[in-house]
Amino acid sequence: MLTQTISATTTKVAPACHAQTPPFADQFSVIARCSGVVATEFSYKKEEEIYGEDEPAEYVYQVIRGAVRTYKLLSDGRRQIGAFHLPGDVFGLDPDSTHRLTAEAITDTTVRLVKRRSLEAAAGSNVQVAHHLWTMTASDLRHAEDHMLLLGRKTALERVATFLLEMDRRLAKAGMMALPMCRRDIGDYLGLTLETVSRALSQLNDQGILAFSSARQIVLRNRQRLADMDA
Amino acid sequence: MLTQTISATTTKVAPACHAQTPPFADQFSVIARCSGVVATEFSYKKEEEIYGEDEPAEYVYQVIRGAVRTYKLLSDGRRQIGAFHLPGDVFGLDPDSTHRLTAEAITDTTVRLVKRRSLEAAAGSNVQVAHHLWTMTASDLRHAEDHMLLLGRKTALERVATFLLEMDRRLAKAGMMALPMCRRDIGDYLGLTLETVSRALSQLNDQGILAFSSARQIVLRNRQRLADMDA
DNA sequence: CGGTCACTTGAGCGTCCTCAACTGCGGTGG
DNA sequence: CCACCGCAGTTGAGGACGCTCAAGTGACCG
Repeated sequence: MLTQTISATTTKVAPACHAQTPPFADQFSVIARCSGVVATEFSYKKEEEIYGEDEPAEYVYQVIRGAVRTYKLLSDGRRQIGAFHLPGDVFGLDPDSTHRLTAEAITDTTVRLVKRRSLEAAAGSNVQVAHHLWTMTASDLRHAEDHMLLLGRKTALERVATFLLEMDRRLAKAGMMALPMCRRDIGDYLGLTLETVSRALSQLNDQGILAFSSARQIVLRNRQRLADMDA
Repeated sequence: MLTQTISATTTKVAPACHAQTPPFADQFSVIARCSGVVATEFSYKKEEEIYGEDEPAEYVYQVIRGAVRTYKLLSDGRRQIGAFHLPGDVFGLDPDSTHRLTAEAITDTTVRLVKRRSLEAAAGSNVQVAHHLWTMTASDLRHAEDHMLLLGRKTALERVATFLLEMDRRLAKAGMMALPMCRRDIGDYLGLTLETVSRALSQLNDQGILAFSSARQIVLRNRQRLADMDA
């Protein structure tokens, strides 16, 4: 029961070193600058795998544009998405030598990447870089802790409400959010089926809490009521 | 619907500086030694709170003996335990200035503790300490990622099987494990009710996969079948 | 314009939850 | 020393929430 078909073609844009720096004045940039590590750009097509579970962790990535999902699978194909990574987000950061989740591009995606070993070397001589690495991992941990509460204890409606508020915060532009992921992805993130996600969204639409301009273009009409039902 | 009654008395053993070093040749000891930070011992009674969610994170702890649960609550009292901390485990490590979960002693518990600020100061001048801090946080993150898969996608029986294997690995002595926590704690860790946990354990007992010498004293009779049902 | 795929909606079902009763063990006090 | 009490754990019956299976709709793309 594989939940995603992987595109057979792994066409990749030619790495462009010294690419113009995108407008992210973030930790990744800071680290890259501090450490003198050169960041390379790279692109992945929709549905393309970026790295697999248990593969050697050679690079650390930052999303420039597009969206990435990281997930774990059970032997029978049940999938749990741990996080969605949107422009600006760093992923693949792992002090272990192997990745613990699979990463795939949800849409056509461009990333910046640096060698993990370069980063660790930089951390070995620059405590600021080391601190940044720790902070970023801790930030992932905080998200995971919140998500465990959601997965273990929230109802379907509460989960979807939480999801909408998270996505609103992270990718809303002009009061509107354009979800890059399908209903199945949302379900696999929230520990639900795609049908349950769809029903919850329809219910919120019926209640006037949100409005669709298309299935993935959503406007939140009442964030307060959404926050209330988030428990 | 509070799931735990907190003992009103907060009797604490007088802090004993320069206490004899327990036999943990672990990261915590290494760090304490590297950084020259003095570790203090402290004891908590059964059910006593060690720190609360959103309290300032003043200390980092290591369990010497006993057991600790860390959890989050929803407004109506639903609880998600993120982890159980057993002798040797470090908890409360958080680069944020406040704790994100509540920590409580499950049984009478003794911990070593160091000031978080001392640790961070040490990390600022010693890259090995900084690396250790990162590694420990990453280890918590790995556990959380595995647990998200459990909470989002595993059946009740699979969750209990996973739990038993985890506890067997972490606290089995002479083929027997003595669980410090009650069925409700297990349920709140696995995203189940205490009744469902009890039924799953009874079923595994009926199938001869485990045996009870008392409700919390369990012998695993067939780890392979347990691992198989863990999915 | 036809086909495919994402999404929606409905009906029926199953797993786990809720509520309840009962059991057994451990601690305490008469 | 034993009876009693309280709490943890077990077990049962019934119900609800979310899943499964299925059909239908609509949008996008070739």
